[in-house]
Amino acid sequence: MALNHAIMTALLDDRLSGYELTKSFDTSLGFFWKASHQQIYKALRDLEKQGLLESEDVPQAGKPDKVIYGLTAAGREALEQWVLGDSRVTESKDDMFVKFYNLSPNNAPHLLQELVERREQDGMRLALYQRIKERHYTEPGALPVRKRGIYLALLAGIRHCETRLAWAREAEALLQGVMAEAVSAANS
Amino acid sequence: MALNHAIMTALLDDRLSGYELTKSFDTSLGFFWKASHQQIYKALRDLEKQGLLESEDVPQAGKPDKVIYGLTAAGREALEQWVLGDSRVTESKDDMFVKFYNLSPNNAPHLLQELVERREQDGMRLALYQRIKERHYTEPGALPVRKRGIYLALLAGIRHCETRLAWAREAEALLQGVMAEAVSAANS
DNA sequence: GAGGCATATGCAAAGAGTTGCATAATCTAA
DNA sequence: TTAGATTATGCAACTCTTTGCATATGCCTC
Repeated sequence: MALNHAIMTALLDDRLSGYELTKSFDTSLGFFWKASHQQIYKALRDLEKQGLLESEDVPQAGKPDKVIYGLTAAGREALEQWVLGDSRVTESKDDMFVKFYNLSPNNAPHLLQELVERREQDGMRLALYQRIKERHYTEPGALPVRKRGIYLALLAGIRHCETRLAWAREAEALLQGVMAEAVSAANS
Repeated sequence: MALNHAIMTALLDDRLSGYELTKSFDTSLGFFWKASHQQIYKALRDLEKQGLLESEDVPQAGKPDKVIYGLTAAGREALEQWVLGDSRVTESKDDMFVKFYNLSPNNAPHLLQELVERREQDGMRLALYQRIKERHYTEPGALPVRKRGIYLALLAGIRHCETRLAWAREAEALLQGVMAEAVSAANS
């Protein structure tokens, strides 16, 4: 299970609470691994039981107390070993592409609308990643080794968003063509 | 659950057996939805129980008999309705990208090897999709409407593969740099 | 001071997907 | 003729993920 390893990866540099991890899974690492807070809290408890994480209660003023977790030596070791093993890919599943196999003049307007929403989401994500890149990764060759790995992951995210945006523009044009044809066919 | 709808989509034009569906989920539709034969056979039985598919036993010579499934009128109707609803995205999960967050001179050779394997897989898939495109989708504007939707999905697959291949080349160069540095550091 | 929001954590059930195993017919090649 | 590949279907256990619900603190605003 890589959720555990994704969590440990997020804890490489920082000691974080479940809540903070949940938020970070919504942004940077989240492009490659999504998880709900229920999953994360459970995984944290499991990992602590296995001795790969250690926790500390942190009382807070003005907010509920929290529990922060950090990697143990055993955790770092386990993570290193995991990296050397085979990777598992769970291909993304996206209803929208399946829906395109069902394209008709009837559903084209709906698909166009979904496409516009996607484009907005991808655009925001791309902007976020580009901000991060410009702020922290302008000179990848000068970065410490591990940061260069993160840079590559970030770059993959950026390229992916760009590709989807370009595709969406083409798809929108084609859908508009389908709709225009349907209108002129109805008028003749 | 969109697996059901992906199966129904695959049955829009053809009546197929579970075995044939399993294979088709390995290729064209499979870029957007992966499923094991166990999942598919179960889904087929469920969909038939719901009256969305109908089945027919087909005795075969030289091979075991098979059961082929086709959409019922209710199935076509349900599929059309599904297309008009909201789409769900399950972002892809890929160990390899998480591993890049753990990059070190120690694991760089392993990641390089995984990268090469990926590049080969993506290359083969890209070649497959390009063959399909050239054979059936050379003039998208001239295609019937639904085929144009399939063309767009295919195009998304092609673009995606191309992007990953380009990224993999960059990533390989960077990893080789990391490894070269490690060697020269050890020699000094 | 009541309602809404952000912080912070958790349980339980249901749904989706993976993994391992099992069966059986037929064809092909050693 | 026996071993392995291909076609064809299925069960059961397990893991992973989603969804719905629950609780509690403390802030800010109306």
